[in-house]
Amino acid sequence: MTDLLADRDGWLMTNCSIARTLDVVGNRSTLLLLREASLGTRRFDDFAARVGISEPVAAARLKQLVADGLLERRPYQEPGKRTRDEYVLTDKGAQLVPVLVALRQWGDTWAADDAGPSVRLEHHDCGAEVHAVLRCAGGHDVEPDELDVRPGPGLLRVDTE
Amino acid sequence: MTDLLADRDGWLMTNCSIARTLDVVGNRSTLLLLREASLGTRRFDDFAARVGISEPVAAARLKQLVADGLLERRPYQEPGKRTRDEYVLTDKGAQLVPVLVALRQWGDTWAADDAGPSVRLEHHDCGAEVHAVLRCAGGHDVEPDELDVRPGPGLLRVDTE
DNA sequence: CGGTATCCCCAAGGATACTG
DNA sequence: CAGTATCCTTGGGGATACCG
Repeated sequence: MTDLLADRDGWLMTNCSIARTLDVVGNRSTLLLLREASLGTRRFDDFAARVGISEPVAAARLKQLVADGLLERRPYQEPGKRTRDEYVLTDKGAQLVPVLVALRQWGDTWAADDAGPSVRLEHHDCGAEVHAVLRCAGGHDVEPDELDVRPGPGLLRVDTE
Repeated sequence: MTDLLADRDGWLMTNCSIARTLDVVGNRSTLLLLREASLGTRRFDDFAARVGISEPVAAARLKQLVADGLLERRPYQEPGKRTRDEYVLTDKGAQLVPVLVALRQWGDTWAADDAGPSVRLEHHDCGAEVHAVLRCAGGHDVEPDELDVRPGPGLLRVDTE
């Protein structure tokens, strides 16, 4: 990656979209709960058990995820059973799936279990394996070292002297 | 997303590549240090200042990143100046760039600053903007709701009763 | 089943001071 | 400049018990 911003005395990253995303999903259990939601988990107890966290923690994180609009809580009823609530991904939450896929594939590559990956992601239409990739608007695949970093409109100038 | 694993009593995600990735980069300052490294920051003080963390924290995280093989520490010398050390991304570290890009674009969409994004990522070859996208091996673009989740070889079966 | 209340522990991280 | 040492605060998270 060409480091066009490397020499940037006086530039601060106070406005950073990565940091603001991490303000929302920057903790382990939150991300693992989203993983579960993306795999189809809907019920409170399943979230806690599958992520491996206690109920109080699950309750707090799920509540926050609903407050942040990543999950929606809604009543549902299986035929013949009593109503219960379920947690489902909103659009806003679903748009974090590329983050989850990218984390998963790094782990598959660099921190894999001997037994191999526990899940395989397939394209519903054709069954082929799905990956997170970088691509430019011109349609080219982009490797990490082919990225140029340019200052954007929201880059803050701070005079330090 | 079709939830083929939703009804999975007895299945546990003890082998999860996302969780193992988060074991390495699952904390805020670690990810923000990698952001800085990917933007070209190399010196200790710059890492601490630009991420906005104290020196002791920066020292501990950078040391761990080197130990985990995401950053490499090596001496360098500007002409006429004394030697100093720098921290640079390894291949293993650079392969986390898609995670950073995906986090950034979610933040740009859902948690944007009024001033707009602070950086813009361009393809070095053509200057077009770069995004993280999902794509299948068949070459199709994949939306989050077009994903099928299949059990992989490493999925653990746990008999719970 | 789907949570809340309470208590306790520990790791992340800030502030400050100091060293090579 | 590039860290280490020390101290302290905060919040994430486990355990247990209880509630509608």
